[in-house]
Amino acid sequence: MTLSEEDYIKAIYHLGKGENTTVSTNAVAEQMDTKPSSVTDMVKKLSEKGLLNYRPYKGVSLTEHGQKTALTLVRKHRLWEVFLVEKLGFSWDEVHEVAEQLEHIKSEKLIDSLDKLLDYPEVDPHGDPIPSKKGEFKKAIKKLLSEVPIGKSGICVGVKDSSAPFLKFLDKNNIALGDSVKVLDKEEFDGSLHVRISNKDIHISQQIASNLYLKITE
Amino acid sequence: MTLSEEDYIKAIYHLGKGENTTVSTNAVAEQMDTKPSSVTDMVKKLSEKGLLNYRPYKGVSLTEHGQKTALTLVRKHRLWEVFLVEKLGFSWDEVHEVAEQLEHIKSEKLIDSLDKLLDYPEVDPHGDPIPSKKGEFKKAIKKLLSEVPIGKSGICVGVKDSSAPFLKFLDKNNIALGDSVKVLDKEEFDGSLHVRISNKDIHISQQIASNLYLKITE
DNA sequence: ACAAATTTTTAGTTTTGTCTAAATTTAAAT
DNA sequence: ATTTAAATTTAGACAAAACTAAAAATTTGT
Ligand SMILES: [Mn+2]
Ligand SMILES: [Mn+2]
Ligand SMILES: [Mn+2]
Ligand SMILES: [Mn+2]
Repeated sequence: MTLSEEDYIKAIYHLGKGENTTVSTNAVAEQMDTKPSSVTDMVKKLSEKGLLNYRPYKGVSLTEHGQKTALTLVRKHRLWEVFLVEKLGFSWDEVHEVAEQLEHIKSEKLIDSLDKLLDYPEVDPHGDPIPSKKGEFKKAIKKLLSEVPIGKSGICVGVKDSSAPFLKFLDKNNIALGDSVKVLDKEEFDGSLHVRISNKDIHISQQIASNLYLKITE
Repeated sequence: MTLSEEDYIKAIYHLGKGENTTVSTNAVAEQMDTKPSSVTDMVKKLSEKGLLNYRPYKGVSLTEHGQKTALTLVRKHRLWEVFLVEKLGFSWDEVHEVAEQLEHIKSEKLIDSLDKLLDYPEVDPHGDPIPSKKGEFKKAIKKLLSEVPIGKSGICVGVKDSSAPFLKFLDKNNIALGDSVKVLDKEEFDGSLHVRISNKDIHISQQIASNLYLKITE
């Protein structure tokens, strides 16, 4: 597998949200920041290789083999992200770009040893679960903050948008994974929220709230 | 810089033995395991880019810029090798192949942090010096075991041939970097040596002796 | 000095991954 | 049910990096 092929597989996996749904050529093109015609070419090649099911004009989905490949890549990406944060002192908004490169290094021993060094982590710095070597992982039971009813509490477990600007915003407002969050009130007008985060009451816009995941505790 | 371009720069650096000597097209082709015509093409491109001095039929050498690039790559390669041995439990004959990939990851912060994590090592697992961020490093004062006179002692500090079979051979015979070695006797006939390595007397062939470096102590 | 052998370059292809422009299929709107 | 619009594929081209075969330059041997 080339670097490029691997990135296509991963893109298709993510567009299918982990489920194995069919995704369109245009969606893949947008995700990969390339042109639809390039996607058609690649998708043909990958279905020749048995990684994708492709029906012209109908879209693509991962085969069993493609699914396995995607999970291995996601596992590598997320383990490297943990390494960068835990061992090298990166912040969570800096890891993605580098992990995007590191995920393509070919060495099974490398990944197994890294997993061990990190003491078999189950989630990455953004709260996303890390597949095991066999490709199993717990699907997080998480809810967008914007969908949590008034009065309920939870633990901040992940972000939907993991772009640097958003992560930097969270850092600036002292919001981190693991923080406990309680929804105090909701503004019907603009969907903004009043929440208590680690004993401080703050006001949060709808846009922010719809990019932050909670695990509900009560 | 592409991965391929980087590997050419590194090959030319190594063929020049760190000095900045001119190397031939054929030598590069052999080192890179490719054809001379491919080398000509690449060498033209890299001299366009200002990394190489190239005169048709006369060979190539690194420019100032090329030299700096080569040292950065060597630094990255060797730091990763230390990481693999020190943090992930690889043995010294397993690291080269993986480091050959890792050296191409682009992130200055990554390498600086790795350097710190490893506590600024000065040599890699094969005894080769690691250039500093500025491109400086101690040229090892080392001598091939085969050229050490009878009666002299030294510390085993490196290997010339770092292929897996040779490194495995050394492991099997309990010869490691840091061991003290004394030359007891030399067979004129085949150049083989009688040496004392950590209090054990053993017999070593000329071929082995000419691939093991000592730092002379007395 | 000159022919032979070796080294290096040039010319012409190939593969991979991308692009633009045009053609085709599918979906939406009247 | 047509027409229009949107999505997708095809055709043709290009850059990177490699290869083979042939030509040119350099080195070697006598
Ligand atoms: Mn990637
Ligand atoms: Mn992540
Ligand atoms: Mn390499
Ligand atoms: Mn080494």
